[in-house]
Amino acid sequence: MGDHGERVTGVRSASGGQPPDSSFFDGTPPQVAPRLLNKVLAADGATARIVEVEAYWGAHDPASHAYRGMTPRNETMFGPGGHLYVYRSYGIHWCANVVLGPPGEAAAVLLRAVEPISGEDLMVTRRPKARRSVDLTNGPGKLCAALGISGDDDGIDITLEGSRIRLLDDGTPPPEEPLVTSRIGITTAVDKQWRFAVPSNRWVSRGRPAGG
DNA sequence: CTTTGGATCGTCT
DNA sequence: GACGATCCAAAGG
Repeated sequence: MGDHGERVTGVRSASGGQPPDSSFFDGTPPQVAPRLLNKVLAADGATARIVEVEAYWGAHDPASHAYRGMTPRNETMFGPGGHLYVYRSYGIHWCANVVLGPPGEAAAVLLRAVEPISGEDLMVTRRPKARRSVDLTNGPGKLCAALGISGDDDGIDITLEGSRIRLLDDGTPPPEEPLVTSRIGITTAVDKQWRFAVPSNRWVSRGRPAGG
């Protein structure tokens, strides 16, 4: 296979692709989450491929922010699919989720890691502490910083052409057999295997299979 | 490579 | 008043 895990993905079109159709955001979080792998996130001058996600399922999921019902913070999760739910983590970082439909059902997929495609110089500017390319975006707080995502972006529609943050499909299919593990950083519902990642991708935050 | 602890503040109880 | 869907630096193997 590839030498030392060099990147095997790339840009398939100059525009980065087109948004998924609206039915893409239907279905349960554990179903839709792995289908978000290898989709493209476009933010201002930068694009990146989604390589690690986690599913969160409102009332069914004690680890979800929406488990105890709607609050001012998690209101976006209860809205329609195809929007972005952004929250502050540990008082310092921002984390971003893709909201799933329908309205009234709190469902979302946390973006945990992305692989830079273009605009990496801009990401370096936004994350000056990153020493290696993987350190730019191999974590939920890191990728938001690298892509310039903040609380101002909470609630935006990521399927619209005019949005600052967009979700695009450039024709790269999700992995046939994604890496499946428990979710990271939570203390409840640790039994659920709702973390999904592209196998052998260097930008995945942790839990890559040995020997890659 | 791993482990440990500090930073820092909005949110909910 | 307590606790994070995290990140980073420092210290030890």
